[in-house]
Order: sequence, then structure tokens, then C-alpha cells
Amino acid sequence: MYRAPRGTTDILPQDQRYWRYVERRAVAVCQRFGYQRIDTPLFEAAGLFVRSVGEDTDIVEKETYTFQDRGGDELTLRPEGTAPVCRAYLEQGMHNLPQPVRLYYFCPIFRYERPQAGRYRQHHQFGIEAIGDGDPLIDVEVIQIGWTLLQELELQSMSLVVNSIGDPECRPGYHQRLREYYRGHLDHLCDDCRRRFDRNPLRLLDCKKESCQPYIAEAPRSADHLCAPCREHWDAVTGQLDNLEIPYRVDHRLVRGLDYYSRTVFEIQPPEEGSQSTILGGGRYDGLIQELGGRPTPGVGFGSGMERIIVNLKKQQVKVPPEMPRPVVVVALGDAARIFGVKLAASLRSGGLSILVAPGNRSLKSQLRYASSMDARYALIVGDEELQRGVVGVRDMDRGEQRQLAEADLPTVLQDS
RNA sequence: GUGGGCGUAGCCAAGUGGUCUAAGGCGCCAGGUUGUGGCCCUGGAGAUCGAGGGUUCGAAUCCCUCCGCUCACCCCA
Repeated sequence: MYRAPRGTTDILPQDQRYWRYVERRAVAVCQRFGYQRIDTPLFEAAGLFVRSVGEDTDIVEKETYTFQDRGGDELTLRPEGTAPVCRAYLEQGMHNLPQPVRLYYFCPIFRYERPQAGRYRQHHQFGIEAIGDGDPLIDVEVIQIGWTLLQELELQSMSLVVNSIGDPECRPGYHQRLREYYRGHLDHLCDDCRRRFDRNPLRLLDCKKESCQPYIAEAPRSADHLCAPCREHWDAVTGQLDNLEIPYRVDHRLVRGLDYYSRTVFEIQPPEEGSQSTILGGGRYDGLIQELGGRPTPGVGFGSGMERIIVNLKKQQVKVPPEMPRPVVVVALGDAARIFGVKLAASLRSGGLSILVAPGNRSLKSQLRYASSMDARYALIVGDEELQRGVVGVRDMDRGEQRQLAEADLPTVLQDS
């Protein structure tokens, strides 16, 4: 027996309502902010992600699905959403559009990881990117969209965490400071942290080990060591968040795993502590477009995990409308009635109704059971008797009432239920 | 890559060496008289007990290996 590959899953009919719900609300929010949809290919040249996400990141180092196609090209299944959009921005000459270019997307994302709760090898992200404007107002706009979306999905008790990790001007100095601080404590750190010390000192702040927490608390904070322009940018971002009354917490431990981030980084987390808690995360990436060969072009965006949003919708028991209207089921007794019933179904469908024809060769009882199990609003009963009299039995499945109607009256009666 | 937990029908699940040619529940199908659902009752279909090997007179039950699922670490949405 074949199974879905590890870390992938089928999205079954009973779950579709959640997906459509999130999509609908997300699109609505995007449109109000003037963001337009973009779709990029499922795979890209492998080099795109190496350059953008960073050679030394876990994502690129050990999580990509990279393969050679029959022509010998190295391709990678998209492991994140931002780089492809930036590639499209460059390739399609979007710098000629009014800036910033505001885009959103829904797409599957592929990372070869060990699956666990809220983590998959194929997951789906909703994300937005605003490219071409470095104004802190745009950072705030992006954060506001993320925040608004979760509010409008009716998720409760979300917390927004923000930080600034500086830019190429001030980050090296901060790294330096961080290393100097940690150098004296190396003996007391966990093994992971000793590795981080060399490879990626920012990550030291992200350690979850109890024994490392005291050192993190005392560590120098990036937001306190920004260069003047970054400082000004950061102050404007927090000032605007205050102005918009978006509640946030500054957390100097917030660093993100992709190399391209600069200045503003942020995450939104649900109330319960959990390892896979972040459901939306992003930040500014002012160096990325240039890294990909374009003119220096600022950008900011976020990605959010559909699966993680949906887990929280379920956990919080958010009322999500059903995907399908309740159907009408045609119950036909005998061959002649069946022929009539199939035509009746077709004509009612062209009027926009959802019609099922009950499985044939079953008793009336059985067909009505079927109608019940389909959660039918009405059953339309056709037998020899009805055929002769030119009527259809209309059974209201909720009230258990039944009457005989002419075919011509059906659309109006069935419609206003 | 590392560590913990778990694998009995589509789902939940009893059973921990011998009446298991495997209980029960949900779901599915049929029937409960002649054309009427949801509740109830009866019957039916559906399981190489994750796979392979071993121990034993005898294994779903014990041992080994593998596979899979799951949770956590790492990292991330």
C-alpha cells in the first residue's frame, strides 16, 4: 500500500472549510491594503535559495529538496516564499511599477525535516511582500496586515514580538560585542551554544536551555547597539505601532533563521507555549534584491503557516462556516422515475442548486437514509405515482413534512431554504 | 542528525503464550412486509493482529532486526 510521503498529508473534505476560510479572510485583508496576488513556480534554480536564504542556514544546508532535471539543471522545490517573489520582481521588471510593489501569495513550501506537531515536509504558507520602499511605515503596514489577519480570523490572545537586528553597518559591531560578552561564559554554555558562538552568534540568544537563560538575559541587546539610521528606523517602527495601538512586546532574543533579514524582525505567537508556536514571522530584507543581482532595493514581508493557523483555529474552536450548502437529494423509485430524476437534477443544478441523486436500486427507506446521511435539506421523491400526476414529492428533512409540487415550482421553493 | 512513546479492520479499541478460525463501539451495506430518513432492533461485509526472522508442542501476546507513525531536541511557518 502506498502512503503519502513522510511529512505530507492529505487535506480532506472535512478540513477544506478551514483552508477556504483562512484564504478568504487573507485575500480580503490584502485587498483592503492594496496587495495583489502573485504565483511563482513550485521549483526554482537551486542557486536562488543558496544566495538568498544563505549557504550556512539549516534550510539550505540540509533541508532542501534539490534535484537535477533531465536537462541537467539543478532545481530546488521552494523552501520559502520570499526569494521567488524577489526573483520575479527582478525578472519581470517590477522596479518600473510604482513603488513599493505590494504582493501576496499562497503556496506550498518544501523542507526536508523530521516531521512533528505543526511541522511538515510540505506545508503551506500565506505571505506578503512589499518591495521597493524602505520607509518604516511599510514595516508597520506589513506587521499590521499580519496582525489584522489573525484578529479577523478571530484568533484570541495572539502576541506580537518585534526586534531590530540592525543592518550590515551595525550588525558586525554588535556580533563583536555579543562574542566578547559570551567569550567569558563559554564554559557554562551548552554544547549547541558553543557551536553557535562560532557560526552564528545571534542564535545564542535563541537557546531554550534553562542553563543558558541567565546569560541571555544579561547579553547585550541588538536594539541597543544600532547605528544611527537603524536606530531612527527602529524608533519609527515602534512609534507607529504605538500610534496604531497594535500591542507588541520587544524581545531582544528574537532573531530569525534566514540570512537576508535586516533591521525589523517580528513574529506572532499563539498563547500556549510550544516548540512550533510561531504562526507568522517575517521582517525587512533590504539587502536581498541586490544579492540577487538587482539594484539596491529594500523589501519587507512575512510568511505564515496555514497548517499552524488552522491548528489554532481548531484549538480555539473558532466557528468556521461550512464549505458546502446543504444538498437536495433526488430519490427515484423505478427505472422510469430514475430517468426523470436525473433530468430533474440536471435542470435544478443549472439553477444553482446543489443536487445529489440517491444511489439507485435501493429501497425508498434506504434512499432516504442516504439523504439523511448527506445532511440533505430536502428530498425530492419521484415514483410512478408522481410521474403519472406530473408532480414531485418534496420532503422537508428537518421538519419531516412533505407535499407534492409541480416541477415548475421547485426552484423557488428549494431556493429560499 | 539525536532522544522518548506507539503500531490489532476506514476510525476508536479489548486481548499481554493455548476454546483468538481475534470481543466491543463508530462508520459502511441490508432488513425490521407491501412507497418514507434521522432514534431503536436484527443481520452482513471488512483484519495476512506493521513486516521479516527467531524461541516454543503452540505467538497478536516473548526475543531480534527492519519499516512506519508520533512527540521532543535542532531549526522553522
